[in-house]
Amino acid sequence: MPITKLTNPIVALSGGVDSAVAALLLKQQGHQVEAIHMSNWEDEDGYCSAAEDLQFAKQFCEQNDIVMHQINLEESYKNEVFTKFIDLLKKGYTPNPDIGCNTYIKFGELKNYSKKLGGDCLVTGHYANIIEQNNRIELHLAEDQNKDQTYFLHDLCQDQLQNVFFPLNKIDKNEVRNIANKHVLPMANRKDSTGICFIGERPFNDFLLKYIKKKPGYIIDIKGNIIGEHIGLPFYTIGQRQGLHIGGVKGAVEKPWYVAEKNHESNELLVVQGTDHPRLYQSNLIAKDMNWINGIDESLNSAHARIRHRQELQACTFQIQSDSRVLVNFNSPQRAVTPGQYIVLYDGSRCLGGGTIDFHS
RNA sequence: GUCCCCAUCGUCUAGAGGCCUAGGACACCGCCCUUUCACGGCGGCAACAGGGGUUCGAAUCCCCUUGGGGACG
Repeated sequence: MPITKLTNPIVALSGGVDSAVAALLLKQQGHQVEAIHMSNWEDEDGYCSAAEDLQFAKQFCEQNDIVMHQINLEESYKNEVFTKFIDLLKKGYTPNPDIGCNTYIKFGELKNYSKKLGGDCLVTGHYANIIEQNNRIELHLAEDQNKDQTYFLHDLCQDQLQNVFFPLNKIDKNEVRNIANKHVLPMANRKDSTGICFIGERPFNDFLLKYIKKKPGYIIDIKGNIIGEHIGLPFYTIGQRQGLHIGGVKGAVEKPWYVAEKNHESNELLVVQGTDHPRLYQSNLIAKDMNWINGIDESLNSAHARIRHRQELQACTFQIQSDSRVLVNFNSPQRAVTPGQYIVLYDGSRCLGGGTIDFHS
């Protein structure tokens, strides 16, 4: 018996092209499709596109004769994702809220709600591939590896992956756009959304300033010279170049400066010069809160990994330290290994899971 | 408070009379890339402290004013 049924699929419709085309494809295959649109964030500053998203979703459903449900998950998003995000920032980490958004919101609350609506399968416009194998569900890279989004889905468990379908698993982005245009979908040529999911692309520090207080300190170089001032450690991340306001420094070479370390004791930001500076590279890391999608496989100790979305996969070996912790050694040093970011492991095209980068030695 | 030195884009500087409508780097800004934060790619903005001379011609020479460093005070 297949783990995923498709009798009454419900499509999570964002208002963008991807989920719309996903819905369209299912419908073309003769499925009875319903849609659900959720709201997670609302503000009037011009960066958040929630209102516009809703309109596009509505138009699409009218155009294609699809029943659209709505749900407001602002509360959940705030409590389960956003507050945690801010708290981690305050502690000096560089969290990724879009992972939690999938785990708690899309494949948590939203999926539960779709079940209540009578849906037997949640469909989304993610670029990823689900394969049912030996009564378990595997998460694989999308056919269009350029758009692959498994990085954001690595934290899902078996329950969450059950009764889920990604119609774009084997289609590349260009094809999606073509289909959308061919069917004159209202969102056919909408720009892909970027920035934090639901919140949008915006001047990041200005945004954080609404939630995190400034705490100015010195920016120092590797010799301890003060070469600038920062507004607070949470506003910076490892490997960052922009926003440091360090111009030409007397006696220094003509290279840009990058954040190498945050020192919370002294409230200082350590910066180094040149994007390839050795202090920016680490060959190992420890990840915590590991999620192994298919459980721990004792026979596996090498894999490929990425420590940021869209990073080219990197060869590595790993040692499991406990159920939730793993030590990863990269075959070649990685730039800007950043606590709070996620490392996601792959065995071939199969996503093994991942965890939060805790620290490196 | 005598004498000497320095004074170019936001910053660090190139420039030693015509090649300078002042070059570079970094910063900053914009675009692209991107469902995190970042990285990256491509562009853009931007200066000869002020005033007099000398020269066919001055950022480059001279003088003064103004703003910064040096074993007589």
